[in-house]
Amino acid sequence: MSSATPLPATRDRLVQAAIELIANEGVQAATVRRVADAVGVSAPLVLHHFGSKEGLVAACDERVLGTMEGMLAEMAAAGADAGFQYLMADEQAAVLLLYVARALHEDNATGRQWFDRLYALTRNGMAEMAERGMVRTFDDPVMASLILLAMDLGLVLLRPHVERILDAPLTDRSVVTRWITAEFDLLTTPIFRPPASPAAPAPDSEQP
Amino acid sequence: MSSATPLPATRDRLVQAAIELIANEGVQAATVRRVADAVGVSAPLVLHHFGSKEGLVAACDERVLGTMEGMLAEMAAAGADAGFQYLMADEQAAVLLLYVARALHEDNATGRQWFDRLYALTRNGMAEMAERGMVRTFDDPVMASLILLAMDLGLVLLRPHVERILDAPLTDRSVVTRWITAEFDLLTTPIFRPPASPAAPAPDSEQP
DNA sequence: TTGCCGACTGAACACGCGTTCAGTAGGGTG
DNA sequence: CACCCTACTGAACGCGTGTTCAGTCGGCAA
Repeated sequence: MSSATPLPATRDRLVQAAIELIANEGVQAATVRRVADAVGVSAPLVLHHFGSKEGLVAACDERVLGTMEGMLAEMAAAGADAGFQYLMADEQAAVLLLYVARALHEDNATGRQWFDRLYALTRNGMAEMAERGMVRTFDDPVMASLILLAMDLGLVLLRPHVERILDAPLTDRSVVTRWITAEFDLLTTPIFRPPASPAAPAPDSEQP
Repeated sequence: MSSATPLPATRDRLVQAAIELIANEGVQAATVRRVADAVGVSAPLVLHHFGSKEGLVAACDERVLGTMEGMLAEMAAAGADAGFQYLMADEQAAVLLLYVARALHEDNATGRQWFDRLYALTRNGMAEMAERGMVRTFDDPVMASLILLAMDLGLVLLRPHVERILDAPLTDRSVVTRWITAEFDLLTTPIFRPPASPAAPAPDSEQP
């Protein structure tokens, strides 16, 4: 009964269109008129529903937060490491992640809230996994968590360039698999060789 | 005709002011009038010198590219790993790095050029170090390089949030030291405990 | 002198932005 | 019926943007 169809569909579609626009082009580019056009209504109607553009963005934030909340909980319940790659594999969640990435770059209240949330998730997640003996501990857990978080978020923030190098969408299942594998590999096998190695067999097996 | 006579100082100061504004607030916020005001001249003078705002930004790009070129070469000559932390420690270079970070996020030609350059630097750097036996090789060197690049660039892209967590500027010498140390630690000592059974794949077991 | 040219400015233009306002249509309720 | 509330629209306002235009000032050459 709760989620039947009581809401006027227009307001809902406006939020959805705004989220998509913001995720792909940023808040600045998501003008009131463009959002209205995407749904096929007039610009003042958007203000009628949300009071102002700020209200529209706030509604989008709330929607994204609420939707992603369940996904994060689900992800945490599934255990394993807390990488965002699982989210990128989901087409719907990918839009939300790109939305959050935009918010992170623009230094507004929402971005700050999101980052603090993600940071706490990483920091506490690492601590918890360390307790269970799954990962080691760190001398500087704060900086380590920041770097680990940046490692995952970085690829999302740099998405256009990463996709250009890989020649494939970051949300592709195959790309996500490569991502997970390479990251796990990086964090499992040290990349720096001990400097005082007597004879290092260096078979350059890299592919051109 | 030659540049023996010093350029009219105004043009030079306009570029410098624009770079600073763009680095800190982005191209959009770097209004022609704001740039002009920062130097103490009128807005049309900016257009007189650069033709258009696009020309102004192009001049800034060129300046940043040229200045940073030497720094990268210097850094490469100094050897060691190619982390951006060394750049962040330099006050003047930090502005340039923030400028590049802005360009990377806005998906324009300059950003693409910059990312390709930084990616090649990372990729080739890793390959070269692998040849010298300093680092190991990777099954997926492309993805590994992307992740390593994102790890460094991520902190710069997320600068406001990182600084909020650390409660210190990212360019602080002490922060840079922590950054270098933690990153080296992450890449030297594996964080995941080796799985009990040999040849255990990633926790995610999904086959298309 | 006269003429020219580059640095420089105040006023103003066209455009897109978020926003406001007056007004219309339609459905429920007294 | 009249009344009100909600969804919705076209026209327009104020503002900031990049840009244009006519014109001033000062140094240099003929």
